[in-house]
Amino acid sequence: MTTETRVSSDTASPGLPEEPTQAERFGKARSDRSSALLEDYVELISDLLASQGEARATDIARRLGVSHATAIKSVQRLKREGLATARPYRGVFLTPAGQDLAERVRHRHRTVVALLVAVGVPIEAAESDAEGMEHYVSEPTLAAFDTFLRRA
Amino acid sequence: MTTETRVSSDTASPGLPEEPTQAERFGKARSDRSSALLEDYVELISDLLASQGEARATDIARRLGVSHATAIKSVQRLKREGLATARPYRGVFLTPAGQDLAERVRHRHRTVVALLVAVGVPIEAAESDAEGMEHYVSEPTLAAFDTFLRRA
DNA sequence: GTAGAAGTTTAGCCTAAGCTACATCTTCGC
DNA sequence: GCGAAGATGTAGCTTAGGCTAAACTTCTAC
Repeated sequence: MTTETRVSSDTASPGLPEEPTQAERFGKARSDRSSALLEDYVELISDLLASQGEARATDIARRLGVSHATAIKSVQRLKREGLATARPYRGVFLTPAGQDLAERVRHRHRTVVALLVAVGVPIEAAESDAEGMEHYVSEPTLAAFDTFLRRA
Repeated sequence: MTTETRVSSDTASPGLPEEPTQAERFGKARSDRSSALLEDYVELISDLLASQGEARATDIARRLGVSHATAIKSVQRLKREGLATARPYRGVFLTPAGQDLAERVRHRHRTVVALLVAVGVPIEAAESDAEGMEHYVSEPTLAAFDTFLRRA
């Protein structure tokens, strides 16, 4: 039994939001969840291309902490979605759409980390938590973060 | 081609974190991702029990925006993990462990929303984004949020 | 110029979380 | 107290994202 009792029945209240609204929020979270992996890959590939000049499956796998077979399978999904290209045995490259996404993701990642640090989160926790949180930050929220940071 | 070039090779740098560290972060994000669903269910069941006195599969499904079959299957997972009990045709209940988790999740959810609002995020975006973000907020980060809110 | 090491890809298996369709149980109206 | 409607549960399919094992390229050293 929880300590506090809610008596809301159907109008908006802190207890339970209206059903359709709540379902939409969960739906958004589910769809964000499915793009999260793509975003991680695209950002990492972009970083690897910039720093090493190439993005090889083995490197991607090692950075992500998964098997190389898993990395390759995910890259195939990136290709299906038009974010990356790969010639067999020749590494992975980003399409313009992929580069664009990488840029947006990178900016968002930095902003989230900066905001966490600005409100007092230790840097290591900020980096670690941002890795998961960033995928759920919408445009309005990101804009608010930017404004807050410029002000602080 | 991204506009900025990184020349970091292997030591820690803003460009690429060290491999093991980065793999750990992604690993944490992956494992958080898998508990996210459980947490959502537990919190929702707790809310339903408090506000309606019972949590029925159909209600859960409607709130979450999934089919009732999916909801039932997830409840079975909750049972496997020792978070809930359910007698056939009689609704779902939380075990002490489940209630405990629900309490923690609820508190974390409120804190995240409050923090977002405090830094200037519009309330609707805050509620919506928090639904996804909250699952990735670690203890140190949550503590920092609390401190920040008490100060502000 | 070839053999073996290193790296890449394919194949096949598993679990989670969606879905629809169908079967079963409860409840309520009469 | 029975029958139909509605709620609940089961079965079987799909996709995503993990894994290991095995097959295939490429590269390099000799």
